[in-house]
Amino acid sequence: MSPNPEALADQLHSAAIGLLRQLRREDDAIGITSPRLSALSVVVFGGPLTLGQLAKAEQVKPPTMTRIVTGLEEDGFVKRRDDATDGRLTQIHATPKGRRIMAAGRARRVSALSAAVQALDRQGRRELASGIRVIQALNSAMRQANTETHR
Amino acid sequence: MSPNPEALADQLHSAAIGLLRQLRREDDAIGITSPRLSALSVVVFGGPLTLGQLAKAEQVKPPTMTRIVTGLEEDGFVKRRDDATDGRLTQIHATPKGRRIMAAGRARRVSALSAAVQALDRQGRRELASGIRVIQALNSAMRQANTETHR
DNA sequence: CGGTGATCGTTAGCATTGCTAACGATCTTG
DNA sequence: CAAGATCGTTAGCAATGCTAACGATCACCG
Repeated sequence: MSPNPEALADQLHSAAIGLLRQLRREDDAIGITSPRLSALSVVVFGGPLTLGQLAKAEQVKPPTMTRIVTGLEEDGFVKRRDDATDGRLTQIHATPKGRRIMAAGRARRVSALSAAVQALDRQGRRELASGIRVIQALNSAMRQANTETHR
Repeated sequence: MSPNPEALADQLHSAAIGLLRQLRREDDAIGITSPRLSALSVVVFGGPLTLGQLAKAEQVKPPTMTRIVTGLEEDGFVKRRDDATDGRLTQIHATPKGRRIMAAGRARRVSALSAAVQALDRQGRRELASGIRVIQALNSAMRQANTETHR
């Protein structure tokens, strides 16, 4: 059977939904929600950046990011800092506690996946890696089509 | 570079999150939310089934499914029907309108992906297909590990 | 130099999804 | 026939997403 686009789209959708539900459980278990962990990840690895940049990186509207950052700040994972040269901007930077929980979350998630990933042979991992690459490509292609439409 | 599990987990997480955000936009555009479309899909393709079965299929608690079904029913996509032999059960079945929007949603999603999927060469599609298979395997492996833990 | 418009982040308010706890109705079993 | 189990619902909480509207700050042009 040759894989047709329609079936691939359905399967991809289901697979992504199921995967995220599993990962979300792991994230909840360490005491942080998925969107927050995702935003925190950007802050930790992407250095300090403004709320607006963070919203764009997470593909979310500014009001939503305001609340996520507020939550992260209340938990002590990030801090807001007024920009020195532009009073409108707010720089978000990670605290040591934030870096710690990122590491914990990653470890937790990895351990959740590890049994399965490590059970994969070299061939399986290569397939996963190339599948991820394809998904990323589809992803950015769709995003581009979308932004072009809305422009 | 040989792909290591940690990096694969991170990339997979990001790829899945990004993909779902794109797909959700398509679903929202046709006037139905992601969880509802997902549940509707199970009802359409899985024949009539009880609310509890549907909740399990979607890996969601019964109260959540009650509300999703209520929403679908208000929009005329499904109907509740009392079970003939067991008064506690509620059978959920799809309406013609429900089947129609499923087809529309699928078409929409496929068209969103099609530009990218169809741009893939035979090799790309094969990579995507095998990647999906691997993700599904990881998925069910994690689910199993989880339920065993909680038992 | 001053004012007008753009940009940034926030607040307020709405809908949806997810959960747990508790309940009423129905079935099953002793 | 009574006691416990099962099913779906209701009520109430927290989190995420959106749009609309606002105050503060900046940039630009006359």
